[in-house]
Amino acid sequence: MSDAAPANAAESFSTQYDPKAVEDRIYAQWEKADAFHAAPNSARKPYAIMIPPPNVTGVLHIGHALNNSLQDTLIRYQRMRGRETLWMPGTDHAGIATQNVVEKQIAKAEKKSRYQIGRAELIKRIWGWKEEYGGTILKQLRKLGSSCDWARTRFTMDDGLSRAVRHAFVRLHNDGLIYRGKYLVNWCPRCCTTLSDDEVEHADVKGKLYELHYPLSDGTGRLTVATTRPETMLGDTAVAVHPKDERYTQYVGKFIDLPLTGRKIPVIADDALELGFGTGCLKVTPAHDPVDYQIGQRHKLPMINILTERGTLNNNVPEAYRGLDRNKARAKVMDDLKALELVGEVKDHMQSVGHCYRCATIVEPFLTPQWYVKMKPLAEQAIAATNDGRVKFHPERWTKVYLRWLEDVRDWAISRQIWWGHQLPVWYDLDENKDHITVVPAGENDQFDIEKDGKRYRYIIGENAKPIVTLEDPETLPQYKGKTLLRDPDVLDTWFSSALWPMSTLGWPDKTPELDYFYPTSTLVTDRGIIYLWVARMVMMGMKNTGREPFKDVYIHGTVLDDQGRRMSKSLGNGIDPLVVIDQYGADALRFTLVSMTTEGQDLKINMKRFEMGRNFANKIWNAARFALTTISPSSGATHAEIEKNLRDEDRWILSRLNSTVRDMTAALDGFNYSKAAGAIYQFFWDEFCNWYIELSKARLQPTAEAGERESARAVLLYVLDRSLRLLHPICPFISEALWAELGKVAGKPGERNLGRAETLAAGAPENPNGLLMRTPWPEPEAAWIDAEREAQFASLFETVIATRAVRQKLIDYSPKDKKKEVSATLAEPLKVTIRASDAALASRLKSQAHVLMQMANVLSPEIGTDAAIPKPSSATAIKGGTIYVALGADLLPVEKLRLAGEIQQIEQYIPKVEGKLKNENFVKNAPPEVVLDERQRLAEAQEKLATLKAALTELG
RNA sequence: GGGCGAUUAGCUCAGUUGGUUAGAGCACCUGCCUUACAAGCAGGGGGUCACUGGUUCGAGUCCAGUAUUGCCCACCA
Repeated sequence: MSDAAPANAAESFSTQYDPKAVEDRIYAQWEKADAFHAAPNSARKPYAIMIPPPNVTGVLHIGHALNNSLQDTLIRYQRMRGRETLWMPGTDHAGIATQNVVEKQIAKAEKKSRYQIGRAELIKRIWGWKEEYGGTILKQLRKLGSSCDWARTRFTMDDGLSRAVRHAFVRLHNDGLIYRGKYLVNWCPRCCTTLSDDEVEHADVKGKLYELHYPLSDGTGRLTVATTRPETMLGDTAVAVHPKDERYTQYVGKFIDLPLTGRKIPVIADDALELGFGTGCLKVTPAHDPVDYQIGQRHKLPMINILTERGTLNNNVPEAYRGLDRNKARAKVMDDLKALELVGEVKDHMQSVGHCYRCATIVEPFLTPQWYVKMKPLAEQAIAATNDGRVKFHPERWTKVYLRWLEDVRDWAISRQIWWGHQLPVWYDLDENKDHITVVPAGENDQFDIEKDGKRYRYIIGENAKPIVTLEDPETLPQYKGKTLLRDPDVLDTWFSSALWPMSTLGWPDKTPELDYFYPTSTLVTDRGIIYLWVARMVMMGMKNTGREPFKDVYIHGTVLDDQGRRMSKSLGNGIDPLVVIDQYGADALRFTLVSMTTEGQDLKINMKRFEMGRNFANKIWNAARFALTTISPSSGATHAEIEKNLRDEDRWILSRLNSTVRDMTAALDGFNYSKAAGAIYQFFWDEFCNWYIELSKARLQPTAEAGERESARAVLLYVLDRSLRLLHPICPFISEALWAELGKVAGKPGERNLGRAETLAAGAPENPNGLLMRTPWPEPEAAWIDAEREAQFASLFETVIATRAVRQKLIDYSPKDKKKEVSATLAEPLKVTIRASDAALASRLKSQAHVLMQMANVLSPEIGTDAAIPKPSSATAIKGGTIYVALGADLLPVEKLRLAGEIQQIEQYIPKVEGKLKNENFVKNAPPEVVLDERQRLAEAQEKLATLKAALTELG
């Protein structure tokens, strides 16, 4: 038959699908056709997804693979549905992370710190690094098949996006929503910068609770405080007790001689203490603890900062401790206090400790002036956006999580003391604010570096310095209107620019056609981990800056975990590299497996083996297509009418199932039910199309078969393959596109595979000038083909086939071990079968479908009737509405008896269950009549089966 | 301390508004290299749906509580 197949198609196929031979070639084809590009188009509705920009330092991990597979599935689906579909790609400059990477590199290669390199040089080096390595993850996304509009690739530090950042900052400032203030912030002593509350990760750490004795100044005794951080006692400015704690009221107003420091501090009363905790006395260190800070504010206590920005002790402590690292200082303080016999009990203690989300260093509460965004007014708009239904979360439960955060959101610390990022558009007037801005030569114990006139300086901006916030071109400064200005050295939190991503990538603050057309965008697909850091802030900024929500739907997917349910991490070494998966199994296998495991935001536990599912499915598709395209003979040119006239029952059945699947899959994708969508096409294609329809079609495709029969089978095969490839494409783009091309070679244009029906285009569906599947319309379910009754009839016909096949296998199973092969061999021939149906309608239907039974169960032309003669001896199997008798050789009778006994036992166990239900008067009285009727029928059927099988057993003697 | 999930076959998970003898993939058992595919085909075995109560004629599904587990939030030193 292969000679009949077109040579070019046959040559393209090997018996196993080889993704490597397909993927890069197909991707290049798409790019060459410029098929990912989207532009404002008034003839179509827009659909846009902004990629969650990966860090520019990133390499593709399995979480990205999931996130982007889900996005690409939506994007490709909507593109096929005729939307003008934009998937905006890009990367995030990732301030701290990126600076860390390059700093480390420089430290290793040149043994220099960033301070030795200098700000301008460091930034130059980071740009250099970005140009060289920054595109890695975007290249890797291409391996996944991502159909991003690469021509629009954005980076958060591009000129346009930087302008958007400055614009947003100035605007918020002018609206009174940005302010500067000195508060206790989270400080990472390794990164040497502030972190926002949301960038601090809390973890329980085993620590100790130390009791310290503080002598009273009047010599009347001592108070014992409890602390987890004894080194901070050097910055204590009070001891607090609870006002209701009668043990201590007498001491309030007295003074303590603070050991090791020579300072006197007061005993105060404050109800921030928890009654009954520790000793009841709290050492108060306002500059290094949030609770103490509040107490300090209330009691106007001095705030003594004892740390430098590197986490060492500064000059505010006695000389012996200066310069010590905070951990060494703790040990020394304890040693010294012990020597003075001022240490009490030391107990193990679990406490929650904040860590830097970038480097995991323990974060210090640190008193320093920073810039803040006032969040309340912004949060109100973001809350309204979900309450109005303008932004919807999927699964819906995340709405509550999002709202709760917004409802008691705290102001957002946005300044960072690093160099890589968007420097604040803030200048200070040196001439007018000399009192507040100090410039000193570098090397002093101060805070920030600047380069000026070829020299390096460090400078402090005082708390009350008057800032000038302006959009003016930084190049014109520091000479500004004849004055000397200093620019604030801080940069913005990376998330500040990320918050603008949906707008800034479309050209905001300019009114571009893109912004007008694609904004608000359609769907955001992301991880639950950044709902606060990113999603909420995008909504706030979107509402504030444009008055519109940045996206309408937010799909929150699960986290990929290893097969023991742990997060994948470098330190555990349990990560799965998506590129290795692609190399071993193919991108489609990776995507299909991930998509089919995505259900309602549940986490995905995976190991390497899971991807075999996707790989095997891809191979199945490949081979089914290979069968359809290389086995069938060329069309004889039959008309659509002739084809339709020759359609058999099973043709109409598979067409019904196909269209039901189109309907189900469309609904699933519209509702973000990824696993259902994948499951629908998997089940349809593999089970119904391959295992039933293709098998059934084989006889009709023989050269000896009647021409009309052959022609209609051919048409159905090609039609189902055509529609299946379309359904498959959003999830498995490579193999579907590759096979689409093969299908085109054999079967011509898509319009010719339509079984007499006009192509039903989605409204405004794209033209398909280059013949690519990715630009081909998504199929509409054709209701006329869907026939629920036929589907049910075939389900029952297939049960009959399965029951008949089972007779063979059961006889083998019940045979002794050493006889199995022999029995198997005797049963390999077509069996002689009689079916006795209990009603004439069933009998006539089965007669008309006898060829299905013959072909699929390997039986001779069966006797079918309500009183068909039963062959003797024979095996009896009860089915719904009848009995199948299979003629047997006498040698198999003992085995058949065993088999029958097994069947009988099964039914005998079932009958009492149904009987019990029906004996229950309340059930009969209260249940809906159709439910009761169902139960009665079930009982009757089971009883009939039982009678038939018992009679058969008796017959055998 | 609070909030939100999860708990169904050996493993990973489905299970729509309560109603057939609870499903799929992997693993396992049996037979088959049947020319699309052994990465396959065919037939099987395997589950007290975490536990305890409750509502109901009827509960994997609804309610209450318990246990185990995961994630998020939170200023008990």
